[in-house]
Amino acid sequence: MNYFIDVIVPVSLPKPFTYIVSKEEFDFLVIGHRVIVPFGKSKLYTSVVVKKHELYPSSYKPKKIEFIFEEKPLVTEDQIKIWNWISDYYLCNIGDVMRASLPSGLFFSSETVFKNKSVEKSIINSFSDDEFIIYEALQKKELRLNQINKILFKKKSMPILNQMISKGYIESQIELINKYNPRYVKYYKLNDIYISKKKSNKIIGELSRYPKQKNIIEFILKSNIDEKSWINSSLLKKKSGAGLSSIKSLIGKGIIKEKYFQKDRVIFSDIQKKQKIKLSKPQLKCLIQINKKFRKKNIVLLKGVTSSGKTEIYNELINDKLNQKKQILYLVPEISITSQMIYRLQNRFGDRVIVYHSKYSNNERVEMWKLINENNKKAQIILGARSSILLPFRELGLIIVDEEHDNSFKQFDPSPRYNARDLAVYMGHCFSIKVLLGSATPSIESFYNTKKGKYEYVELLERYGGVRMPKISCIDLKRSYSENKMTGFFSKELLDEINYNLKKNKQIILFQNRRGYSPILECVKCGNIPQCINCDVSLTYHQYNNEMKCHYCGYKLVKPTKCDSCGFNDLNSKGVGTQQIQEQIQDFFPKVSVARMDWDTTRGKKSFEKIIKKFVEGEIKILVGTQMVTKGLDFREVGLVGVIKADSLINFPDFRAHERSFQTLIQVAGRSGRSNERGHVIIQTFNPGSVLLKQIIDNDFQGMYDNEINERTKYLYPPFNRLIKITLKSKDYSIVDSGSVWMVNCLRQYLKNKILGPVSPEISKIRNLFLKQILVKYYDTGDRESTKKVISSTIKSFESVSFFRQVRVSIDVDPY
DNA sequence: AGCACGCCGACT
DNA sequence: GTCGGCGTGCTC
Repeated sequence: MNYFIDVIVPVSLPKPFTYIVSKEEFDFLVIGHRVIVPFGKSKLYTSVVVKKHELYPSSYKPKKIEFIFEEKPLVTEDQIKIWNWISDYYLCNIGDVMRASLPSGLFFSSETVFKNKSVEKSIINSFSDDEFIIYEALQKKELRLNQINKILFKKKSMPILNQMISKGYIESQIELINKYNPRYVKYYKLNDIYISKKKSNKIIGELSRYPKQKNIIEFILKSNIDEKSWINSSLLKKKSGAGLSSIKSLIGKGIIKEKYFQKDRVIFSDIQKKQKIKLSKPQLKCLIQINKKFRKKNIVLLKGVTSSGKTEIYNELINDKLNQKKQILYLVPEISITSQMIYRLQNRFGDRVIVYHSKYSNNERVEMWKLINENNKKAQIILGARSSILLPFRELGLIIVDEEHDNSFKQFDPSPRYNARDLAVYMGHCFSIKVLLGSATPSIESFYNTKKGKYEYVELLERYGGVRMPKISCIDLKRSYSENKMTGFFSKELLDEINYNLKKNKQIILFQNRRGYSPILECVKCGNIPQCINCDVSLTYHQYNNEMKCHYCGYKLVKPTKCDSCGFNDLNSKGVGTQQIQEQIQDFFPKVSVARMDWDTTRGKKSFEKIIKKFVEGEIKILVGTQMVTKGLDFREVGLVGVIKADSLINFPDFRAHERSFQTLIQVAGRSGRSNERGHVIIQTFNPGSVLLKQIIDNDFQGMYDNEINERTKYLYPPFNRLIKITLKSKDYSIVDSGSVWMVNCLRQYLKNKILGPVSPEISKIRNLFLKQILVKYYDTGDRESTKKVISSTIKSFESVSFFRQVRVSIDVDPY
């Protein structure tokens, strides 16, 4: 009888691979075990077991596995199911899904090293030059291939090395490199023989000449109630004021001993207040409703106006699940700007909360993975961004998706291009996990799903503490300009209101949408705008370092003094960036502290927190920012929100532009008037009469929804249809061009009018690669499987056409 | 994706 | 001849 396992390797390949195992291995292994396998000519890979069977493969001879990594599986069976679903639904390779899920610290990489063998003198004399150089170098130490390449000044040393191996002069060996380094911490303890009172007093006496060493021993004796306990080295140094040298000499004398213990890096909160906030009546009612609806369906959408206190309701739900010993996943769009939320959650649940996100170090993520995999009590509530949906939950009972409409739940660039919110919904259905989608401005899709009865629906219409919704007014920029009432980017009304709020000691947020309004340089004479040399975009101007920069590839240039095309020396900066707004407002109010928050200025992990903290504490009076000031921040003292120009947001050429504008503007408006007084929002626009703006002023979600549903029915957009975006990239324009035409023709044979394109996208070249896009629109019911099958097989045959070999194809299912 | 193999042009 | 470029095909 033969035994086999199917494993997935972390390589972008479409299917699992089969290996042969012994009976013992077969009996031991379960799905989810980590196994090291040989793969290809000279590589070892970390793989995950996905299937056990006894079917001998017919077309190849399976290899044996190298070894089994650990006793318990690292991945859950549910995860394997999810991985398979992702790879089917998002049309990507399962190896990519595996790579996205596991922190890279859990992969081993292998390297081939070469070692010398002993060879007789006479043979060494017969070596060729290269052989001799290699042999000599290997005498000193073993070497890797690229090191040998360097020594020989060659690009290919493999043929020579292979010859030498076959002749028995040297040997090669595959070495595994572990990427996860456990952290070890030093501890000290009194040697056992000195533990009795008599002996220890004697030692202190003997050490009287060494006051520092004496201090150490006294400290140990004082704190060591239990003789088994070890004392942390940094604690010892701090408390006894001793240096390493004194400790070392005590070890030398055999009085104390040292030992290393493995300690995780995961930082648990030491906040232990377990503070409980009493729910208001509307909140309580809402909570009861949610629980009632959860009995009917696993998915519930909670629409709660901004500042209605959704977080407190979440916390109650979390608490319930915690009492049932279940794990809870709390998904948020962008972890770096949610320090407030982390704090609140830890305030209530202390060390049972951990924060997971891809910017943590490898080692930290490995440790968190393990804690979650063993369903450790200390990591039962996981607060995280998109990728935390892929963690190895053992007892997941509740997923909260906060700001459900936010598009950062969708992964763009490296495949798998999954949406964490949709994945949460799938998991809810599949494993009977309760999923709460929360938002003040739900996505059209989710709201539609409540109407269709796919999700249950709960509303929270009152702001916490009965604070009124902010008053929103529009300023007609056209009129303001023609009546000469503009000062820079600011209308008289906005400036007056800023003044008024500053006098009342209220804070102000100024919002400017980034898209299409980054500052650029334009020649006054010929209108030439400097372009990126690698991409089809204008360079944006950064005043703080006087540079022109491309936002797509990072290409940069010192600001030119003359126009590139006509030589005229007057370049005018155009477009409104947050920076210009900040400068202008600072000019108007020189004594007021103004800060800016956008993706450019806030690179570091901590810089958000700093700005937010300063703003919360009132040190900053005016905050200028892009989208990120809209994202769920809770500021108490904001009296005014100003939107510098709403038009670029609303007129964006995309079917979701209206939905997104509504969401963004309502969210930013929601930052104002969160404490007792009613806030004010001023939106400057060239088109104040538009239906959408009226809906925003009235916070008329239903109206916006009805309009959008109408439009989307007419033009067959989601939620009535599904979209798949196929992008082709190549260095050679004519090849992508003909390739895209080929692919469209091929797709049309089966999918006819479902295929749109090919078109060159708005930005047609990025990093010297030309782009072409094809859009597939299909009805979800019944069409899904067959459409996706056609797309997969078309791309497969496209990739086998040698003329198109250099074209990269990427598929984005449900693009944003 | 990586990586080896193999065919072909450039150059000692 | 030999080196290295790049196109091709495979990985259990």
